[in-house]
Amino acid sequence: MTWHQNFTIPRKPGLQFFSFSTFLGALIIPRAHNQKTHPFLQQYQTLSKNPHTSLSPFLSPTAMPKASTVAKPADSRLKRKGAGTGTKQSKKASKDPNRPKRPPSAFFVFMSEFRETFKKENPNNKSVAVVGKAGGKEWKSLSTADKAPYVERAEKLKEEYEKTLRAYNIGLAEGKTPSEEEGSDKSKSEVNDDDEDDDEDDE
DNA sequence: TAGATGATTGTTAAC
DNA sequence: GTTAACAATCATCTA
Repeated sequence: MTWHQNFTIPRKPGLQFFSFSTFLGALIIPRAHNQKTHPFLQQYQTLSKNPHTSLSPFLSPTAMPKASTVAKPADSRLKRKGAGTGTKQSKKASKDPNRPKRPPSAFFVFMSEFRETFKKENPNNKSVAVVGKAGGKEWKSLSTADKAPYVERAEKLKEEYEKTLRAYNIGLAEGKTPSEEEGSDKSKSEVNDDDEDDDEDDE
């Protein structure tokens, strides 16, 4: 599988999909027809001005995102966050804001620390994408033993989440939210909460 | 001004 | 079993 086999342009309403060869052709055909810009390129130029679309495949084959990322074009994120229709979307749309947030995975626990470190080493960086990439790379370089503390913390958070979720479900059954019952506020970062808990434990 | 975007991995939940 | 959604982060941009 080469990168261009996975080549698609993020779908936008009213925008067609184009193959890689179409893209190359678009570069050549206008010259052959003495045109300034092929219609496809016009669409590409429009698209490229829209920051809500990912054009990294155009710009850097080496920076080709993994298949799962490519398979989720920009508008899928729009759908995901939006209040549209459909199974998963309706799930999101009907989601109770009081429902406990999912606990961070070991990777996310690691990332919370890594962001701090990265920020100190790269104070000028403002891109979450750069931090994400660097964090992912760093995470993969860690051994199982290195990951163990993060896994342990993630498991601890997961247990807390399951407790909270149980309380939430009980509250739902009784017609009230856990936050009303316990006054719990899980809107804060669970990772940070854990850090605070650890601090409290240490004291 | 609210909300989407980017980029990552692991987990959850819906099918 | 498969796969989309989502968990955190925040400067930047659009509608």
